[in-house]
Amino acid sequence: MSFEIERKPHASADTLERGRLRRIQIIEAATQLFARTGYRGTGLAGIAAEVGVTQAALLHHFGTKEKLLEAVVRHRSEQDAPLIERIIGDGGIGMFDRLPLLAEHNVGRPGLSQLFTVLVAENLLPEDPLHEFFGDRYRALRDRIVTALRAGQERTEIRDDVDLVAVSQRLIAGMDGLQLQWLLNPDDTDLVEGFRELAEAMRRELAA
Amino acid sequence: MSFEIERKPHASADTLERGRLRRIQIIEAATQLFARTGYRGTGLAGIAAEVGVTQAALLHHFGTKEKLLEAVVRHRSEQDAPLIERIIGDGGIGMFDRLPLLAEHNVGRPGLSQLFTVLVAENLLPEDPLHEFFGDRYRALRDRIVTALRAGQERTEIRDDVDLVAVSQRLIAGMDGLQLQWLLNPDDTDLVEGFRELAEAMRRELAA
DNA sequence: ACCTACTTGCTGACCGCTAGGTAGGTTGGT
DNA sequence: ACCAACCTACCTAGCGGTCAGCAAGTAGGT
Repeated sequence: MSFEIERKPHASADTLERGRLRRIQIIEAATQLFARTGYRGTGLAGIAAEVGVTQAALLHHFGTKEKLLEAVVRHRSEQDAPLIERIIGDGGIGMFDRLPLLAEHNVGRPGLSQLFTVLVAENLLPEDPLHEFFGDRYRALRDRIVTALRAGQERTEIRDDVDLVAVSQRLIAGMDGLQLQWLLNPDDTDLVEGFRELAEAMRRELAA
Repeated sequence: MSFEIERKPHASADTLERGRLRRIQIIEAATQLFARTGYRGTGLAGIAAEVGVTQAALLHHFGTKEKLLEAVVRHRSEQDAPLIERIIGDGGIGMFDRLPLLAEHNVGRPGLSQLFTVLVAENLLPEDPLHEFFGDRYRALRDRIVTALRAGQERTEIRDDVDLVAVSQRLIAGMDGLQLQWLLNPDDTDLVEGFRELAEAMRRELAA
């Protein structure tokens, strides 16, 4: 049992604000570099140079490299969440029309989709630091889509003889896989068009 | 202009055979470790320890770490090729029935699919050592599937108003994506069942 | 039969470099 | 006195890679 003691900061508001901004700068630089060269392939020195501070400054703010990675991933998740909600909307068949928005979002900033693709692949094993995080993330996204599709079933937009869990997994799989091919071979693959066709195929499959 | 001189080996057949076996041992150990911890995350020392030789022995056989990686990847490609051909068979609609074979193959030896998933993700950028290799690999696989599906069109098993390239990309994407989710979350995902449903959905979509 | 030249597999010692992380000090503000 | 944001200097571990040399076997010349 411990009482929270009201702790007044012994540093100026300006100093505190400066630290907050610096932390964001670092997170953004790290995001770029992790996306480009992966977590294991990126050194703290490189990130520090990008920001214009010393390597020790990063450790001062985040403690360890792994904590920094956590911050990066959390920051990105928070930024992406609104877009995902916007696409899903009120669920049902209509969300398939808005799927290409996600592709456009990724095409515009290629580094961002790379970040998660690379990080997921670097955390496939249970002992990897972000394994649980990504496992949860995928489960949550799948459940969110299941819920959205179920709403569509209740509005009789979607046939009710389909396994929504399996369908959601297949939808996510299709998007991930297309993104992979696009990253590997940008000139050969039109991501937005790919998403559109994927959405159309699933729409036909699910329409009541 | 140079004449090829018949060069007799100055080492015994036994010695030569021993080297060949050792090289395979190393490739197999490297395959396991690259799959588990990625290329960047795996040290030569670890591989050497697994085999029971010195780190220098690996360099003796393969020259550099990157050459070893090349050997690993080529070895796996050669081993997987027959299965892929068996699944595709004479093309057409029938190949969808045999798609779960690939899933069963991967479920049986989890490390193998991890290897390529991890390596692909580590080589997404043009400057990465295996970027071109994987780019070519995906293109070749896609073209192979296109050809197989076209055969199905000619036998009027498959409707002829579909974009076969896009369909092939979507098929590969679906399989890759499902594999990713399965690796991240093996208990939550039935890979074989996922492949079966993916195949069924595409079969329905394509059937004439 | 013996020597020399050469090849292959491999070790042990070592090198330069980079990595993440630590310790102690400085500055400027509450 | 205390605090946050730094920096300089440094530590240690690990990395890929080099090099000289040895053991064991083969080929050809004498």
